[in-house]
Amino acid sequence: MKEMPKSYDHQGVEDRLYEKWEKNGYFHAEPNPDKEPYCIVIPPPNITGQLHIGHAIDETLQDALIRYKRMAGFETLWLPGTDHASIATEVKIIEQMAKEGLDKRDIGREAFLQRAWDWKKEYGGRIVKQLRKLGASCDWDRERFTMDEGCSKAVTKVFVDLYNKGLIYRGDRIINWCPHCKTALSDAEVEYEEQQSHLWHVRYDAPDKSYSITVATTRPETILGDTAIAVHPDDERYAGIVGKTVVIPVVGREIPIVADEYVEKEFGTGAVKITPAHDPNDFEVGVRCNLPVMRVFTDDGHINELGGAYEGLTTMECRKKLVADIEAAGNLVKIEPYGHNVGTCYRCHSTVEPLVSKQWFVSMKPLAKPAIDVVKSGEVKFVPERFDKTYYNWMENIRDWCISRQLWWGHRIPAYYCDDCGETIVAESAPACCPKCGGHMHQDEDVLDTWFSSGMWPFSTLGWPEHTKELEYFYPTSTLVTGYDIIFFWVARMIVFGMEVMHQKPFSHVYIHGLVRDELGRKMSKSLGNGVDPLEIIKQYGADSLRFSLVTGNGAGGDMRFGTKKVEAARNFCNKLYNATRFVLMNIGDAKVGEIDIAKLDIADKWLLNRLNTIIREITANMDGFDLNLAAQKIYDFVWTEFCDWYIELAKPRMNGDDEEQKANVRAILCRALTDSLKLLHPFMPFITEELYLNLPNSEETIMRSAWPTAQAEWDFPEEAETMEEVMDLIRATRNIRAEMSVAPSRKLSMTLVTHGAKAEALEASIPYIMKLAGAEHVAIQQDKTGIPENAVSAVAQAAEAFIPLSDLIDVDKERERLNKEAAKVRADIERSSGKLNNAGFVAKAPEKVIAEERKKLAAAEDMLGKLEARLEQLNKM
RNA sequence: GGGAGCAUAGCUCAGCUGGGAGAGCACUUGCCUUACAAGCAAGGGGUCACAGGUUCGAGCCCUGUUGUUCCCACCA
Repeated sequence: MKEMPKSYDHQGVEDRLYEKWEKNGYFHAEPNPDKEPYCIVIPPPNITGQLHIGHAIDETLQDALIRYKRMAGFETLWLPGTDHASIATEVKIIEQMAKEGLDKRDIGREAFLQRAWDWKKEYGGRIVKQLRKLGASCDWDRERFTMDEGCSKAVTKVFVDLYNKGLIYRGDRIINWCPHCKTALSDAEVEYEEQQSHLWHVRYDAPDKSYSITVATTRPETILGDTAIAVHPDDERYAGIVGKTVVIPVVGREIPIVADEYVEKEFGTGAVKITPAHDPNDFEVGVRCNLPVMRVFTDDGHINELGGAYEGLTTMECRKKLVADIEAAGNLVKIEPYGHNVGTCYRCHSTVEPLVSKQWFVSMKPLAKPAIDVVKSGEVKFVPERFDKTYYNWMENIRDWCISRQLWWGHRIPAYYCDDCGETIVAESAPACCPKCGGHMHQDEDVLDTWFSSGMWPFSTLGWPEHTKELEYFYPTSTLVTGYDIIFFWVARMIVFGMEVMHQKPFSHVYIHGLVRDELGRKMSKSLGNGVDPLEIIKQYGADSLRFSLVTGNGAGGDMRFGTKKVEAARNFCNKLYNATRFVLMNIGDAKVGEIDIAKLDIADKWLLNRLNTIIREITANMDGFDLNLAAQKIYDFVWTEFCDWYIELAKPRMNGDDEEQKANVRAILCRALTDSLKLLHPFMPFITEELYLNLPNSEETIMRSAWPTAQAEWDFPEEAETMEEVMDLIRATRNIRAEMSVAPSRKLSMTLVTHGAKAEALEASIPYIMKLAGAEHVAIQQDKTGIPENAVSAVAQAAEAFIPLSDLIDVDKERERLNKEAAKVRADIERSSGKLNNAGFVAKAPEKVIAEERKKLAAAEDMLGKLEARLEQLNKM
């Protein structure tokens, strides 16, 4: 056997294994009638993206599920790909061009798109390469891109179909406009931020000054677009002047006073200025009261030609000047400080301007119904469940979705307009000429919202609209893994499109995780500079350590704090695992490892196998129930505490002895327990488990396609396991004496164990373990205390009372104190137990099993107390 | 305004359908014990936010309170 260094080094392991896995096609999935399918489609990262810690957690969870299911016998497809990220990418390209002094309009649409594709070719694969560093076992043969031919075809077809069904329409509606990105946004793309501002109270006078009305506004610049003043119909203060007109200060335009229920009588003056072109609520009032819509802002946030003297100013400049002018005119009543929420663009965080514009919309109400029902019926389940409330809340109050974007990078809207007669044709391919008048047709200039195409991801990537065998086999997909922050953007739209297009849910489970925060609980952001680069972590600690630290210590749906301490702990665990393997390999040497011989198991072996059975059952249940953190914690504890700290130590006496049969069996057990542990751990730590597994005897070609461990009925030894736990307690108690009495570790003890009945027999078999682990050179077992020197210290445990004569004088007071403390604990136990058992209600109503358990505890505690008291009495005589 | 989460050891967090409070880090003490000092062994440390309720029994279920975080809505 070759020499293994004393600690694990991930360098030189991870890349080598990944390359081999990929080359051997282990990630590849094919429709296979003999197996059940399991499929996850990746949330496609933006081509502009770099792998960040948020991706790392998302991909780690997916890979863990995928690797588990693959080992559990499913035909497992993890379908990778990237998103064209319309706005994000276009902004990047524009920035790049700006450095060369170019504007996209200078070079034109074709050249711009060429640049974008070039950019995609150069950088679009970056994040995909980074995923490999993490160990992601995606089927790279099936990698997709939201703008590849197939996905684009799906997008066009869905658009045309929805249009033909009347579910997509074009119209003048109020939308959110980002003046920086110069495009419309959907409601979901607006983020609200609390901002300190002011409330300007402005008086509008009657043409003849016989009456006036004062309104309050947070956006005085919109005064230029006012087309009415509204009051509540029941407001008697204004009853006399409804239907009359007032003059807009400074501007001079005359507008009517209208009545509408939307106005709150109690707020401000009870009168609102109405600017239908620039406020969603005002727009509604405008529709109800039949008011003109007067748009006064340009697409880039300036005042247009309808703004008269203010034309050309930015909205902010206009605000300043107009307020000053109103004040000069004597119409400014007062200015109050006012905090309110301002909508900002989710990409650039500029303040969005609500404005009326001709855009394309998806009519959401009819589409939402089946999407709600499929969750209500439980066909689609959120994990954790509570996120269904978030989902319902959004879906039930959904408004039409603005899908057109004034951008070039994306799926161009398949609508064509006749230059001559204005006819609109929506079709999958461009018509040669206008079917009505034969005139020339031009295509809509706009592209679609990125999320329109990603909403189709679960079926477009499987080949739809073609009837592929992949679609047939893998759709609906199994699990979708994503952060709660994109439930609206993406998850909701996928369910909508799945139901509408496929008439079937897109996936069965939505496994939601939270955000990764820094050690102080802050969001990671560029401006704070507190971001963690997962690639740096991988380089330093290894991908396994990073992955493990991301799945532990945090349940589904919650945010997690991430610090290097956690990664270090995971790295230490890797080292533990490595050294356990090293121990096993050293002890196998050149020997052949065979099957475990059940007939030759001793008590320690039975304990370990029984425990292994238990964790296999529990971990499998945890994986199936999406409790990955619990599964990871359990295998960690088993490997470290039970396998390493106990079993390896328990195995040593026999490995160093000369009973060859026992040796062979212990080798088989060590090997099997370690192999199963590596398998249970593989979903979380793919690299080290593969590396170690391949070094073990009897391993197959790769751990990632080996069978998930199953519990073996012949390994269930509950009684022996319990006895072994008692022996372990005795060992702990003895070690405690050594520590308390400051007995040098090198000093070997001579012990006499006093016990009676069946326990004596079990202890007999455990003598070698007690000798080894408690540091004794001689252990005797007897029924009573005959011949035990008075000054021996004692360790009282369930299994036995251990007497240890120490030749030095013992400190009687110290010993008494120790035993008294022990006795106090036991007395408290007895009190609690007997209290319960004396409670008639408990005995009458608690389940049999619980009562029996309690009786057993009481008896044991009483036995312990008896021993302790006898010993204390003896001490008192000294 | 509506909704959701969280409050458990000094710190970060686990704790499944109610049946004697756990981990990692930190801390104390002793150990380089032939797999591992990235380690081993032995410890200390918690009114499970507060108040009620249900129950034989509550960290867990119900009601309320306080504190805190987040999401949605957008009364100008």
